Amino acid sequence: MTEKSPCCDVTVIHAALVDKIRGTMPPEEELFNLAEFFKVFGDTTRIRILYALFQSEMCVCDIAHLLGMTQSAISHQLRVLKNAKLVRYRKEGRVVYYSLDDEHIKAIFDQGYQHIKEQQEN
Amino acid sequence: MTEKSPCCDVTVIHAALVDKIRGTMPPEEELFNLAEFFKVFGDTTRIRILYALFQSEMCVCDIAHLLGMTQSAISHQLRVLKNAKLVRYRKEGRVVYYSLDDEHIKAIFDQGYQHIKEQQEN
DNA sequence: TAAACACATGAACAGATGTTCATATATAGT
DNA sequence: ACTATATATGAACATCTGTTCATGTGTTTA
Repeated sequence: MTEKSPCCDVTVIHAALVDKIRGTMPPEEELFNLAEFFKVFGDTTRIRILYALFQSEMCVCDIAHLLGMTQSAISHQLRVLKNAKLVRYRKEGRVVYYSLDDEHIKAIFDQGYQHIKEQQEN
Repeated sequence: MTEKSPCCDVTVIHAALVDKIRGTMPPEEELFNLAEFFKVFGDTTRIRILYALFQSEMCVCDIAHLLGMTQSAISHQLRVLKNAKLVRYRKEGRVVYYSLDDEHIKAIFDQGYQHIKEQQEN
């Protein structure tokens, strides 16, 4: 332990440990995609949209009304959710109904929500 | 159904539904905190740090070496993780060891990771 | 006590992100 | 055809975010 070797202008203290952990790291791309995935949940507007869609499918203008935001803002965010394959849509005339497209979402959402709740108690 | 009333320059199509869902929405602050929580996971560097810490506690310079980044960048991100109460630290002389501070994290991480993996298959 | 080291931190900067505004598209009703 | 409506979208803008750089703090060692 406490071997030292310079690299990238940074000293390594536990070279063996670093090498071992390096071997367990998933491919860069997977961790990048994972971060991108969580990023979608990292916005209040999108979280509120998702929560609403847990209750029921909704059209764009109803979501906008519910959240007190412009139709444009909601539409832009729905596109982000759509690109992330978290929601799907269904057209009925000129009205577009959005709903959830994935079962994992609620589980992840709930787990985060539970975490927040417990944090509050402390 | 299909009642209409203007509000915030936005038409409501299903007023009753909107009112019903409005009643189920958690307090603004909770959803805000939830988004803030997920935001922490929404960065590649922090995701990689968390993954590394799943394997073992690590000191700052070893993490920097592992990820090929500067000590400063890592230190800044560790502060974000620390503020979010996702990691804790332990000082040993001038070396600071970081480790995970919460059990939920791995569950949330894994659920997201599983999601990504399944997405890849399609 | 001086120098080396591990880490933290503030300022600055570039790039990303979310909303607004104007406008386009597509469908429905008259 | 013309108008109204529901949604989508591009550009612009302000704000947020992550890294770098320089430097500060605290600890160890010579």
